[in-house]
Amino acid sequence: MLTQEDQIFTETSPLLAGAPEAVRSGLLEDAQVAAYANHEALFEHGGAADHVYLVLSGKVQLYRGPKPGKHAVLGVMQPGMAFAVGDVIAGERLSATAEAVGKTRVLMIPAIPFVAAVESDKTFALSLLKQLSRDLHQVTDQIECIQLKPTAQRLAEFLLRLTPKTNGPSEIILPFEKALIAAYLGMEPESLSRAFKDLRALGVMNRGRKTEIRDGGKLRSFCDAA
Amino acid sequence: MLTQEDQIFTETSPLLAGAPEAVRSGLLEDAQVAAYANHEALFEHGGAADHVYLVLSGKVQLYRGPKPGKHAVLGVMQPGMAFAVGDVIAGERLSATAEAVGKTRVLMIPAIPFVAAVESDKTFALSLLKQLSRDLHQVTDQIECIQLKPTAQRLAEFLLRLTPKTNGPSEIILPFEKALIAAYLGMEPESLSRAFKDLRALGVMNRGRKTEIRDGGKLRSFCDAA
DNA sequence: TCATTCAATTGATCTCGGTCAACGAAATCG
DNA sequence: CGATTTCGTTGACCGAGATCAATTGAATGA
Repeated sequence: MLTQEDQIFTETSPLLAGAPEAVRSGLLEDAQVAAYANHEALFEHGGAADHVYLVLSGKVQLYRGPKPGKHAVLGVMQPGMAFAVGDVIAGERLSATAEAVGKTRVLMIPAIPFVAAVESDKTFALSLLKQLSRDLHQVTDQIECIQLKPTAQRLAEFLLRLTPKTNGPSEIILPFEKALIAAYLGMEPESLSRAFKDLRALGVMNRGRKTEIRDGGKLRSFCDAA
Repeated sequence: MLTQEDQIFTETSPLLAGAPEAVRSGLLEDAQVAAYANHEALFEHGGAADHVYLVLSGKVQLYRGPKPGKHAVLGVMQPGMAFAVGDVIAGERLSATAEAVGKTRVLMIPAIPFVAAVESDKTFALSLLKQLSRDLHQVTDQIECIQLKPTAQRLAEFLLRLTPKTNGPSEIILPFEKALIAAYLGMEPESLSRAFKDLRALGVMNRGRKTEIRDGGKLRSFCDAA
């Protein structure tokens, strides 16, 4: 059941915004809503890619590797974001495992009509092409970050991405719990704690989920240097 | 100047194979060939994405980060493979730096006609969509590998990808020099040497570029375990 | 409200892989 | 063909971050 609010996401999400009205409404008819509890799995890496997903509320983490601790988080999908798109289009097996972060509702669009829509509508195909390119670019950034930056710098970059104000002071609230942030940044929770401690010297004050950046410029230069 | 041999790549490469003959020949008219010496840069991360590239001969490494040592290799492109495609389509800045590995010749297709071709030909667009999805899946694999597997396992997976025979003994020749393999696997050359040494216990014999796998099955289970 | 559980921090220790330095082995070039 | 440079290996050492363990702090629920 789509609420009024859900409708908004179906229209403004990068996934469907590029599709003409007719295509979009057709896909919505085929789609269904699924709800998950915290930590519940939506699908497993290696399974068949038979649906495209769109987050309506809550969050979904995509990861690789065995869950208990030893896993690499590829991304955290928030309302309006889509996933499993590439795998469906390429007709491949699912390239990651998906797990709900908190109470989560998603829209599931079956692969068959989705692929048919992409193949029949050029505008839609082009919009997805751009979307996938951006995803690729993003993952690429993540590789650089994880592979060559120390933990404190990784955290600093993450924080800077959360604030619009590139310079001067700002106040941000962390988008999810620290354990997940740690996994997303490719480190253990303990290391994240220590990274926060290191950044205190650069004017980053953290209490719970609230974090205050005293000087964005200083943080920025810390990232670029070293 | 396209040689007879080059022609073959333009027809069978994943980049252009999906395009109808008319589109392909049109793009080839706009394209030009460029030659590079070993270690020469084709472009830098952050620059404008004004060409799509197709390797004709030699190899090209794509990487992020400052070159001298401290860099993360995202991929090594071999003849027939294309790169910078996603960036051109999304109209983004280049997401990596490209550098010739050995004497290398590439076909450069200007962005404007390329994008025009993609936008006008649905078949072409769909073929690229699949191609990008596969790239994305691949990068995803790389993140898992580098982030959670120890060096010996990373090497083992790399070797197994080089042989068609999944089980039993096989003989392979490394596709490029060890320093590059090390960078691609996210480790230092010294660590690669030690990884080879570790794998000797599992029946992997290496001398120069020739490598012999005594028991593919054993190697496989070594990767999956641990 | 207090009890229980889970999240986060802190400290102590360990380890894998990076770094530095020296050496051996190929490839390249005159 | 030997001389020079580059590539690869080996050894000794170091350090960032993981791991283990204990504690504090915050959320949840009867």
